Amino acid sequence: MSIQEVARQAGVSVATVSRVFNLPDKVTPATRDQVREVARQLGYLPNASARTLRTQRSRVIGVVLPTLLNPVFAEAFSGIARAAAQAGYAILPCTTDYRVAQEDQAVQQLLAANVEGMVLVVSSPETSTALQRLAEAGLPYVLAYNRHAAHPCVSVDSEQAVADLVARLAGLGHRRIAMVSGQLAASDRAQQRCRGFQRGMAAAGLGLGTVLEVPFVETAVSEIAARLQAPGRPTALVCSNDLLAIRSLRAAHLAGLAVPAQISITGFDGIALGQDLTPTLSTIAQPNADIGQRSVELLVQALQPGAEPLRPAASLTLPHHFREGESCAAAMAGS
Amino acid sequence: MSIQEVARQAGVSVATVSRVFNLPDKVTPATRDQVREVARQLGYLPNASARTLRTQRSRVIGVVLPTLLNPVFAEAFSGIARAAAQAGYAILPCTTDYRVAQEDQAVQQLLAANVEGMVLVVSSPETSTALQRLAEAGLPYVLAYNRHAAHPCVSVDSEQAVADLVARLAGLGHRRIAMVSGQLAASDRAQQRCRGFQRGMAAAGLGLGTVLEVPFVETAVSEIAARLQAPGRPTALVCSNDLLAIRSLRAAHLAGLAVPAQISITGFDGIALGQDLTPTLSTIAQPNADIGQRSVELLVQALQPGAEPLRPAASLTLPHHFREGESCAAAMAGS
DNA sequence: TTGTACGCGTTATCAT
DNA sequence: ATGATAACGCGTACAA
Repeated sequence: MSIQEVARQAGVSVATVSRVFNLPDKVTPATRDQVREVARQLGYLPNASARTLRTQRSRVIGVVLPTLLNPVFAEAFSGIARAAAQAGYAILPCTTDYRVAQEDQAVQQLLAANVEGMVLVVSSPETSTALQRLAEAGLPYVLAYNRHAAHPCVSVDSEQAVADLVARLAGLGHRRIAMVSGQLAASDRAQQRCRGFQRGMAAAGLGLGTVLEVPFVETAVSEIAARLQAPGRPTALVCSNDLLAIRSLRAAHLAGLAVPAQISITGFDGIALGQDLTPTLSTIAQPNADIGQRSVELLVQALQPGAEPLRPAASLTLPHHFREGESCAAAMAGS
Repeated sequence: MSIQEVARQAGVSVATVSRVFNLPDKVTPATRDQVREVARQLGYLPNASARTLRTQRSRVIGVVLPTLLNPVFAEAFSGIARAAAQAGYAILPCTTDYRVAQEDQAVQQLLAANVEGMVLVVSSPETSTALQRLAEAGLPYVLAYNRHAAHPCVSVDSEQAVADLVARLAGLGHRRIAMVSGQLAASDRAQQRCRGFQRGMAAAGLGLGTVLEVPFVETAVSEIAARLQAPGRPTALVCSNDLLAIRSLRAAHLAGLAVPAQISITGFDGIALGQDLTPTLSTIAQPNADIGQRSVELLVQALQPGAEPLRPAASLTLPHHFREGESCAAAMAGS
């Protein structure tokens, strides 16, 4: 069903049909209605490829995420989708499974698809070749969750958040606090949160904290449980994200420890599910949907004809907050 | 960066450049390598819109899902993405938030985007206007999770699964078994599972089962908890999906009931997270990634030039299984 | 083996 | 207000 066919059936030129859809004011109400009716009957839909080719504007935003299996990114995706629809853009998402090679490939694919800009969550902005490629192509982009002085980012101050959290735990009487982190090399967020942890530990006079790095999801629970059964076990576990915190809850159970009576556990991300668990998850809540939404808004702004290019200084640090849950309490006296 | 530019710089015609990428055998190795080199230097990527317009093949599959916030669909999406990439297709996802109007809109958008086919999870195939539209457009499609005699579907036998589950619970001594369901009108799966529940109850000689319909996520926990505190509370809760089961676990806790000692709770879907909870979730596990994958494979098959159109008879019923968890046990004697 | 030229469906320019 | 037509970037039939 093409514009040609509609024009023929309506007895007008293709130009008129095109105008009916794009500049309805420039056409007589009578013919306008008639063309619309014909189009409706024929089920005509303007061909997006042809339009993109002709206008050099796809009205599509590319989205690069590690995975949608982690609800934190699914939540951000919702925000992205909403904001994009709001601004009249479609979105084309790609997942990378935290693999740098896939980031590269995703960016390539999105470039070929003529996206006008991208919102990305990359492993590490510092070393990302995908970002280099993007910069070379001169395509506007915004990083979400990532934090880096050389790029426009929308994120929260993870480092500060974790440092404050450690202070809070210390205030609750905890002395042996350990961090549970995913693969540090795979994400700048993990690194920032780890730095925040060490900063908090030092500030609380607790020395160098121990970090348990659990690279593989499959073995995470048993590794954490093992650590909890070793001598000198921590009384509080600061987890780098909510999924790890949930696994830590499980590990504590397997180790025979009651939460929060014998051990406190905190997460990071604020996924909705945390509030339905028992115990409810104490966590540093990020405004995930907002992060997605604001990223798109920033991008769309830069996509306006005649807009300034996006500068790193446009970066946004959104507020986070500690979400009080049942998984965290004062340290037992004498423990 | 267009094919023109590459041709100019390489000193060949655009036809040759095109052939280098599409029919590399039909061009001399020497010129082929040289063109490739020039293309690489210039960062040339074939324009997908132009290619789609010219070939009338987009190599894109549209995907319509209720939401990605429910991990069951995020898991299916992974399978879809994997299978599509495998077959050389890109995917264009849309979420509908369980709203029929959005389904319609999504299908429209995907049609305009020239997708070659679609994989959809709709609210109810019976009443879906979006599916009608699709059929009219003559575009191949596969339904995932939905189950309907008039459409090609990839799903599990939810009704049988729940009926079997009720039999199992009855075998464990449970007599007062209730179902917790989301909005029945919003999903054919919920209806099937409900039918399975009633069938199982009747078969076990337990009469007509009571179904607690909790339409709103926000109030689900308190509604369930209220039911658990009313007289004649059930000793087992059969939940229509895992997220509801998780909320039921919470509700049981709030009602002061121990799981599974005082009440058994089962889910449906088999989201990965269920295995990390405490208690681990007893659930009917669907092969979510497989459902997505097989849906795409079915679709891709029908997309081959000269392939038969997709018939409802091509529908696939994949195996499910009861995943034994800690949230389910024998009924207390005398309860 | 390589090049020329047309057309895919649109939008936009320029006439009428 | 409306129509004729060029051009977007590409693939391919056909010519050389």
